[in-house]
Amino acid sequence: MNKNYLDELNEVQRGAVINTDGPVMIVAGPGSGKTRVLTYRIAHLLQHGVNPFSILALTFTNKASESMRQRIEKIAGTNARSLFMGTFHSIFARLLRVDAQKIGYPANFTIYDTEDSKSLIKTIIKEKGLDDKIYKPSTIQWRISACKNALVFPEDYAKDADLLSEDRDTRRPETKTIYAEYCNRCFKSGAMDFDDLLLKTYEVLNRFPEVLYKYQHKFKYVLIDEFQDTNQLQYSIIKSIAAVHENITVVGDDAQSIYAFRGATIDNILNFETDFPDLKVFKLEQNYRSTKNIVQAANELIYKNKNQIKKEIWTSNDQGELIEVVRTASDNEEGRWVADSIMELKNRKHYKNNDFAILYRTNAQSRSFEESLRRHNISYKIYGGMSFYQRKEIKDLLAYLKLSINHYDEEAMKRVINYPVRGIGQTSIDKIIIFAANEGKRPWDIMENIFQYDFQTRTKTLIHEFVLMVKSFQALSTQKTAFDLATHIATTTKLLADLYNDKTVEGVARYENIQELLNGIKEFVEEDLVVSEDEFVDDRTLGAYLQNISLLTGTEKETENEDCVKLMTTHAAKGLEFAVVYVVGLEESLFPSAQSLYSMDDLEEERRLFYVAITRAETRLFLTYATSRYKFGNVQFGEPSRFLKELPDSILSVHGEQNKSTAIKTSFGGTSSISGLGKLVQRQPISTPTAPRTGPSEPFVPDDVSGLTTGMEVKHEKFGDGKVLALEGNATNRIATIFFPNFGEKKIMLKFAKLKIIRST
DNA sequence: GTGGGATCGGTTTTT
DNA sequence: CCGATCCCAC
Repeated sequence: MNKNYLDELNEVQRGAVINTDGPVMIVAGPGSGKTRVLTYRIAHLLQHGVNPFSILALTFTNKASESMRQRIEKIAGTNARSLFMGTFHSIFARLLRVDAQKIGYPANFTIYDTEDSKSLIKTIIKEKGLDDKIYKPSTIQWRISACKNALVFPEDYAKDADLLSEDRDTRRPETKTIYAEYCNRCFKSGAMDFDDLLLKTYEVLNRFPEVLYKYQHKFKYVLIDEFQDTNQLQYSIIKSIAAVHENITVVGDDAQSIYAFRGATIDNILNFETDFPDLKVFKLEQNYRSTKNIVQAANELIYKNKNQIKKEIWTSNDQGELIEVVRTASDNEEGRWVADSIMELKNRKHYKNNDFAILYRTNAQSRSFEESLRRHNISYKIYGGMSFYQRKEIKDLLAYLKLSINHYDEEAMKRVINYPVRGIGQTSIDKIIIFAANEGKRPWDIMENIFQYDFQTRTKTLIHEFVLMVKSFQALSTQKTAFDLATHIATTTKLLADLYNDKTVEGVARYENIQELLNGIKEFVEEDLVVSEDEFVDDRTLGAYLQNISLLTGTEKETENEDCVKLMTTHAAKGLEFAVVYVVGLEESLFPSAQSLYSMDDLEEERRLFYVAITRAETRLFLTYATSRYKFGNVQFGEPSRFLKELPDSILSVHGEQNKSTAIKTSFGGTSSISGLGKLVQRQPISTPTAPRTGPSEPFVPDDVSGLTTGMEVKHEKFGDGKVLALEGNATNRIATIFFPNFGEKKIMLKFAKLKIIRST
């Protein structure tokens, strides 16, 4: 181990590394060496004889945990491989493999990804004869997920007056039934969704004191990265695990909290101080990453947020170049401009492709950059979007594998029972599921005893053959390695042949993907086992493989040495740094997003997101926007993002059609600012259930506001009384500008508005 | 039960 | 503009 590792740290960092015992909070600004501190801290523990099996280190992304493991391995050697380090989801899945039987799940439980769980929700909605236009699966899914993360169980939901009245207002009174049935069906399928991995861990720890005791004593040191992004559920779990030794370290930055939309709450940081009063706090405020100009821009921006822990980020780096703001006429031109700029910087300076990142708000924005980069022959890589494991052909083969070791997995069954085509159609599948529901059984139970049920003779035979086939796979799973079994399944089901016969470009690609998946399984099987001293045996079975890869959502293989420009969402960029960063699509309703513009918060999360984006840059930062953009084939006009106006003029340099003052400061607050929109996106109102709320509440029943006109006085559910200043938009999407004495001017989308008309003068 | 053509609706962000 | 879904002819 490198003896001098402590010398590389500044004083605060060193304190954060060597104070190993007791509760510690490390508040780490962007570029302050957070990862370094965390890895050195773990290495330091290892060097002082702490058993790697007793260290639990939780991160949010696979990428973060993988890079941290590598860095620790460099300092502390192969001990690093025995650490319990990974994402919340992967670590808890591993624990549940040992303990899930206690709450009635098989050790080989299936993990449902977002697609699986949405499909199940869809089936339930259909079964109940509900209209999936009103009960949109994605909305329901979102709501269920929010409930789970706030520890609101189906029983609680059915009793919660606020949630029920909200459902009544949104015309979705059956949400509670769907939620309950969804949980029931997952349980019967032996399946957990992403949220369940946390929730079931919580349940096991709560219901079985001996299990809690086991982990409390096993994990003598607990470390959490990106603590600002933990939700209530995650915090409850780690709090109880750390309760005995209280050697808990949390690292985070409230200014970089960008996951409130999935339940992350700043309360965790505040509660942490009360839950662990002996807390030592270290504030890492020196930025080693960016130029003075970039740091100043970030500071001035985040200063606009009211809610934050006070800290002063500074740097001793060079002043650096000005931050460039670029106005382009269209999304295509924006793409072209960025590609040209990359070419120029590569030619004139020493930059390589790897030095560049293009960051956007939504995945859909990548198109114009892909096109322009391809035209310039610049190699690039897009992060996010569809991962390898979400491809249809991959999911199909995986479904066979899942079904072989867990026959009850309903989603896997539906996926492959008629693929490749074997003559069991939708009607038969529906019948199986309905029989199962009527008798309180699982679809597989019906299929196993298919001759007792009313199906066509031919169908019975077909289903019977399918059942026999799946059972034969299971029998083989005890004799063959995961790889051999997978290969066997791919061939005997004719799935491989089916793809091989497809000679289209896509068909060939699909065939290759299957080969690649098989290779992956082979690698997994042949990988060395981490020797363990307790029950957490590292196994190479098919079950272990499936659970592992279900959590691999990102872009598969990390091709570190490949020299390419990186394209990703700002969310995905958190924790990363690049020499040159282009933050693109900086238009109102894109960044900040349209969603956030019409919601009640003060765009603080969007601002933090922008903060994250600009603080990724080391030397050069470009901020671009387009005044028009294609959307659904229509042209949509945009205005520069309000965030551009929040940056200090003195460090900006402005390109584009107009001079700086007009480029950024045009057309705000004008009356017809949104009139250029083509079709506005229709969206259901989303309200996240928070933890059970207190106090009596009367349901707020909004009026029909179709006749709203300028000058009327209204009452809004959240903002109170106000006066309508202006109306815009069309018949289907009307937006009112309303002045609320307590909140100022707000733009409210009438179709979602909870408004009452008080006086119509 | 299957496949092709018409029609409709939709873009945050992630494990 | 693109995918998912619906509807109808085999």
